[in-house]
Amino acid sequence: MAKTSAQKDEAGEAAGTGRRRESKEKRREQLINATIDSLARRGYASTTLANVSDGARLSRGIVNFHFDSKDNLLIETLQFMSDEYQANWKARYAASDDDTASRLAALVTADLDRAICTPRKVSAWFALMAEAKSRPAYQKLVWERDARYRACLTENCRMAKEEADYTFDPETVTAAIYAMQEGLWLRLALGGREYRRATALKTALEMLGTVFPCHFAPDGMPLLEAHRSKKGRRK
Amino acid sequence: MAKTSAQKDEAGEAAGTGRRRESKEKRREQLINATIDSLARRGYASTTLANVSDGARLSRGIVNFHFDSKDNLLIETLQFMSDEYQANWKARYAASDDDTASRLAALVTADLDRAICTPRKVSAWFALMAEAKSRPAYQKLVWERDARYRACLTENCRMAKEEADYTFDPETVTAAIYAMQEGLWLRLALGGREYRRATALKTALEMLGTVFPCHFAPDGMPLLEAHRSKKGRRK
DNA sequence: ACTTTTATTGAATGGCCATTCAATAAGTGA
DNA sequence: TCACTTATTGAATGGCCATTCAATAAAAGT
Repeated sequence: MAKTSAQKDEAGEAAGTGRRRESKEKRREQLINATIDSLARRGYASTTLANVSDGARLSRGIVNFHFDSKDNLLIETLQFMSDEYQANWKARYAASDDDTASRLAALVTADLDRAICTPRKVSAWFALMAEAKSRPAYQKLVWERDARYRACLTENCRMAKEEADYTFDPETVTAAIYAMQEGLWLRLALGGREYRRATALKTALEMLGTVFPCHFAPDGMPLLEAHRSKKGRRK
Repeated sequence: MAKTSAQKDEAGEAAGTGRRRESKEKRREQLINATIDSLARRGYASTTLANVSDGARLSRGIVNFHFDSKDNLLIETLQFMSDEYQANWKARYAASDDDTASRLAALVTADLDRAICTPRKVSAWFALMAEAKSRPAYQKLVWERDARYRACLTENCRMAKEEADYTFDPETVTAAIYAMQEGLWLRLALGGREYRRATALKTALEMLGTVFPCHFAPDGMPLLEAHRSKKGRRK
């Protein structure tokens, strides 16, 4: 992507080179942010390059200089949001207690985290996602993002099942939880004032408690392994 | 909308008039169907009036004659799908057994019914829904459709709670179930081959069984009132 | 200071698309 | 058959928008 000559790479980061490249990255991010703004405010169909460059307070030709085409700008915007999403849940997952209940809670709360679950970002995400069916490049990015998160979720559902002799099918439960998460996002994206992030989080945690009764207290707090009893299991 | 003179209305349905008006309605539905096709295949942004008229095998100017504007065509398409959706679940709800478990099952299965839950229709629905945030007319239709269904769902969650002394909050449970349904739709809309309607239905029913353990057998079949026991309740 | 590379601008271009409209066909009632 | 209404066509219009590009500014290297 960065086509600055190969010499620079082997010569390391000279001061000047470094400054130029940093500036270049800043511009790109600035433009991506303006794109997210426009997608969230105006929707996909009404987002124009003029909107984006105006939003970034730059001139008309700027996007084609940094991203070659509008199409490419949108793909890189999707990539940007996908990366940010993944970095967020992986960090929270890594930081969670060494315990299945905590890990499940971490995955679910990560999805509804302040950092990524803003009306602005969620709206922009769905604006692009809705076009994914007819755009292979989008579809691939959306699909891969989902697959990584879901794989981790399934893994922990399996683990929970072993720990507490639940009789559910881990794949089905994963599908249900993940569908709920996406549905909650969708509702936030639609943006009636009635639905807020905190409410969605409460809903999601309550559902976790219902599905994994041996792993969570009624209020949605994870139960540490020591305090669990297998009698609570259902089905 | 139909601006055919007022005389005809008071004169009743003369043979000729009737035939003309029926033809007019047929055209409109034909064009709406072509619109749904295009939305599902190409997405919102790439759906043009030329696509629609070609899809209906009619000429370029035809949409503006029957719908005045592209904007109006899309609104009426959304309305059409919204009406169809509502008619479907209301019919199934009315036909269900006089029993809370059956009613809940009817609501959930209606959403994933063959008749309305086709990849084509679900994709078109989300294509329009994604633009709803920036289009008040869309937002209103989507919101109203949701509100009617959810009100009915909440009503039955409350009823179930009373019948079996569940301790959950009916509003929260409604939000969770409904979010899951929308998430399952979204997944069908994205259209990877891996997700099918039947799988989604299984997921949804299994979740019903988990949330309302006194009302459903482990396999998702509704339990008749006579066979329920309150001991099964959780939390 | 001077050359070269890189970044930015904004006007010009060309294509696509919704909408209009004059012409025409088809159907209706006398 | 003849007026008259309604439906349909397809070419013409005008606007919007992505993309290009020549000119210019800024920065880096020498």
